[in-house]
Amino acid sequence: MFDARERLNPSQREAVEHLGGPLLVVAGAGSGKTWTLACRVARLVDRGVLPERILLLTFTRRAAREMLSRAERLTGERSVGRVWGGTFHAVGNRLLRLHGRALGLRPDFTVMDRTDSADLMDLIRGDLGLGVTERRFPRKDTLADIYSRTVNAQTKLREVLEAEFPWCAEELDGIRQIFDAYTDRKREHDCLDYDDLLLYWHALALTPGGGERVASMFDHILVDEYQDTNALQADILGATRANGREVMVVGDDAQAIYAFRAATVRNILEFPDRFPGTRLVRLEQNYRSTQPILDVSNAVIALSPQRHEKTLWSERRSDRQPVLLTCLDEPDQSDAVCRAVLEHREQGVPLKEQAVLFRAGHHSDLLEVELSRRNIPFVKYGGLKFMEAAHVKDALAVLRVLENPRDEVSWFRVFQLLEGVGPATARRLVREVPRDGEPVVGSLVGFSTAAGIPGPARPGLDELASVARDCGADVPPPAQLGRVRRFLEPVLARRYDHADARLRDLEQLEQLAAGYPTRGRFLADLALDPPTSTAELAGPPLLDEDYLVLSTIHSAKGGEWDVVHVIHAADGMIPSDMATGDEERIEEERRLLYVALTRARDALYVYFPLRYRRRNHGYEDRYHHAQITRFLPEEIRGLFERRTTFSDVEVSEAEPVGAVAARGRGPEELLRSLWSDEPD
DNA sequence: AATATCCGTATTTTT
DNA sequence: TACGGATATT
Repeated sequence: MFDARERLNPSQREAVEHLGGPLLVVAGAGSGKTWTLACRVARLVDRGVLPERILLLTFTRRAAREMLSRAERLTGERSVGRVWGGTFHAVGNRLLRLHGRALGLRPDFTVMDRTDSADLMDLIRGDLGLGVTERRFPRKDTLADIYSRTVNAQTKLREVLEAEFPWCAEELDGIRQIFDAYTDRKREHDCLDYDDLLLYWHALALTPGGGERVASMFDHILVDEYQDTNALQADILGATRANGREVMVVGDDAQAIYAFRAATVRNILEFPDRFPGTRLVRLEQNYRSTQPILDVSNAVIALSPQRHEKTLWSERRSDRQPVLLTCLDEPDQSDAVCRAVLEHREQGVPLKEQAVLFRAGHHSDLLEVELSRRNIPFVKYGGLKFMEAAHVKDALAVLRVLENPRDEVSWFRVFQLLEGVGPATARRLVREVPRDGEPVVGSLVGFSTAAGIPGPARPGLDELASVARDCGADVPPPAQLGRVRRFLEPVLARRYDHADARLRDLEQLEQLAAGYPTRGRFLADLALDPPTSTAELAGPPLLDEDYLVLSTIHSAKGGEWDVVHVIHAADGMIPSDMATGDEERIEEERRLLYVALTRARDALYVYFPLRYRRRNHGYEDRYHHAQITRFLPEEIRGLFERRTTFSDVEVSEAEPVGAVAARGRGPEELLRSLWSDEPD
């Protein structure tokens, strides 16, 4: 530990040593924030603070693990693992299972994910008969969005509708009804959605007895990525640490990228108001990137009309400028990325120390194909749709009704797995299934002979009863999943074209379940900390090998690599054309690019494809000419070394749109097809 | 009321 | 391309 302290600069040391009043650390990208936090935890433990009395709130569970393992290495104490670490949601989950009774909550409550919330909203909308009229009514996903924003921003529904969902404003009454029923039904059935975990925690903190009990559990609270917390999370912090003693938050307003989730930088800006006597520490020296990379990053964020009073500087000189690489099109971009990656690997940078970053999960689709073709192993972070896949949800729904027979959304799903049961029958059965008689096995046996069960559904229902019988509380989670998989096999075969691929997903789910002591833990964990990378899904064998990292920019937060490739630096991609419109959202996209650029240590490549093939318009090849991202205007582009992939062909960015577009299946492609192994 | 079939469409980011 | 929604058929 002593040794470690020598490696801290004065500001970092101040943040590590500070005791007493509230502490706000504004930490620029790459300024050793994680390191400082880990040192502080280690230092506290060194001072004799009991690890289990430290609460470390991070943005992902991965971040918490990373920080705690660093702290552990510093102190050499295994006890550091006893620190309460995790996301607000995960910590809320743990606290509520311990102390939720004070709020009338059963400890075995179910955690609903986003799609579960949406499904319950849909179920209720059907019950209330809303949305069957001529007027269009918000879809289930929109309802879930509206709800979440209202709760997280702690704003009136009416205002949320007017500001964010004006096209739904007319349906205020109906939406209100649904939200009322939604709240009641969750409560009745012991289901909590993501927002509830925060809401109930907040309520607990404000409960006369419960509040003190929770507050007295912790001597120190540390919050990472504070710029990405929302109003409710700030309230929780305020309620848990009313006196402001021993609270530390760390963040960077220039890296706020979760406003879409109702996060607000006001939390960080107003922290000193909320906690009087706040000590402010700024970390501005960047230890990660070379100065040329920082020059570009600083220039990008400097164009933000919002004030980010920070200019990162580094002692890492370098002659290597960031590269802005103009490509012909997407295949050309993929090709260029592969070549650059391999080139750096030749020079000794392992694949693992290189990352390809992009705005949206599907932006790497083409690249993934190309990487596979060239046998370059990769792991992708973010943008995974695994948990949303219908068959995965189906399997989990079966486990969930076994765990919590009051979970009506899951019953609704499960019943529809049966032959001859559609939404209408399922809706009726959900009401009829005797939920209070536990265990579930009892409810299901004999249920198949009850009146009103469609004939074709009876065998399936009996099979389900047998699944319930085989999945007692003492059966390990993977074995339970195996049993469920066997039940689902014929169902999937009947319902889907590529049932085998879906079955493999269920096998992966089984892998994930390994190591969990109980079904309940597995289910809650899966909802709170779903797999975020293809590596997690593929299991351990990959981990020893070298692999390239592909990641959404959101998932890359907190990461750093020797070489970073930012692809699709075109308007419509960054900023996403889903996010254009209001200025706030555009600014968030700008910060997103800033986050991407500042991940790089030694080398940075930004790729811009000149044209995009327009998807799905018959067989006609249609291209449109892209604009380089508005966040890299000419004066910033000057800070890059500019290259093109087609130096032998006269194409410039200034070329009229029509000329490039007309090239369509042009000479380059004809040539390429001659040496490509791809069939035409 | 369920299922088969077809058509259009919209398509971020994540706890 | 996959999914949701609408329409036709069983």
